[in-house]
Amino acid sequence: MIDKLKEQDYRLTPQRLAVLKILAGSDAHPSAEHIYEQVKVDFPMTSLATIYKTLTLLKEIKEVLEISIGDDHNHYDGRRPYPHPHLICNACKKIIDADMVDLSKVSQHLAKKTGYRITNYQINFFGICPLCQKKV
Amino acid sequence: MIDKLKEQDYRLTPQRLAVLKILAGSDAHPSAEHIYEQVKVDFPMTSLATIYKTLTLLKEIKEVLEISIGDDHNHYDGRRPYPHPHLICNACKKIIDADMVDLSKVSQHLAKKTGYRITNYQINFFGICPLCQKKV
DNA sequence: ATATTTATCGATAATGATTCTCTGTTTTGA
DNA sequence: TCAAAACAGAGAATCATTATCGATAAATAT
Ligand SMILES: [Mn+2]
Ligand SMILES: [Mn+2]
Ligand SMILES: [Zn+2]
Ligand SMILES: [Zn+2]
Repeated sequence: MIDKLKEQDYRLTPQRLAVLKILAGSDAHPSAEHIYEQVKVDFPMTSLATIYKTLTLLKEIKEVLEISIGDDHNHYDGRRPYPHPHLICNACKKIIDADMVDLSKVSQHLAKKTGYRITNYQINFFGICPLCQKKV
Repeated sequence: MIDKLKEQDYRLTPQRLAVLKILAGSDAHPSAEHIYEQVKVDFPMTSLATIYKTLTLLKEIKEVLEISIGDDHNHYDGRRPYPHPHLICNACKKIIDADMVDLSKVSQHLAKKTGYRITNYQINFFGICPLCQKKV
């Protein structure tokens, strides 16, 4: 991630490093607000706008994946910055990766059938996770 | 659609009928704003709030499907009010149904593997449609 | 038919995530 | 050493959606 920024002549500021650290250190798909709260622990004067600017930059260089689950705020995955399916619990709102399903074939089949040049996808399954099922 | 509303003791007002008519008569996945513009042709004093309230109602009784494509405004499908995949052109923004792929098996496989009780999904493929490819 | 209750409407304010703007600071490179 | 460019911070602006609330229309009871 750091290398990718250096390659493209972007500056490595403390604020950016802090955002990178949160993203790289979490597989919980944090929101911008959540990243902001975490970054403020070490850099209390950081602005929320800076978080958004950093996320926009990371999106552009394909180092972070933006996930919209219709929850009115987006989530970010810095661990797997390529399209992949997610599994969201409607009860506890946890978001996990659903790597066990491979949709590249589906995507290829769709492209062949329709003539579309498919460049991206966003796939979210919603339900109740095993833990929340127990909590009836 | 009308029957479903009657069954559940909702009133059939002219405004609601107008919204239903737009939804039933279009497979273009219109936005709330677009529905609003269309409804205003026949009922010029209709409020945008009424459109949203009607859409919320139709969502609740499962007569319309809400689609979020990360475009900052939602789209609605009254023709196929159950989860199904979509194909979105990044150039002309057209949204079409991608019925040729069946994801019920994927969903079942995922449920079995993870223990989730899957109740819904939202699947969007993004790309360039054949028409926009020609326009290069 | 008239009164009463209740759902729905229209207008507009509020909300809240994200983006924009502007100013001051830091980094870069000659 | 110094000008140019990149970046950060603060807060205003945007804009889709929701909430509020008094007015109106439909349903129901008298
Ligand atoms: Mn992920
Ligand atoms: Mn559809
Ligand atoms: Zn859960
Ligand atoms: Zn197109």
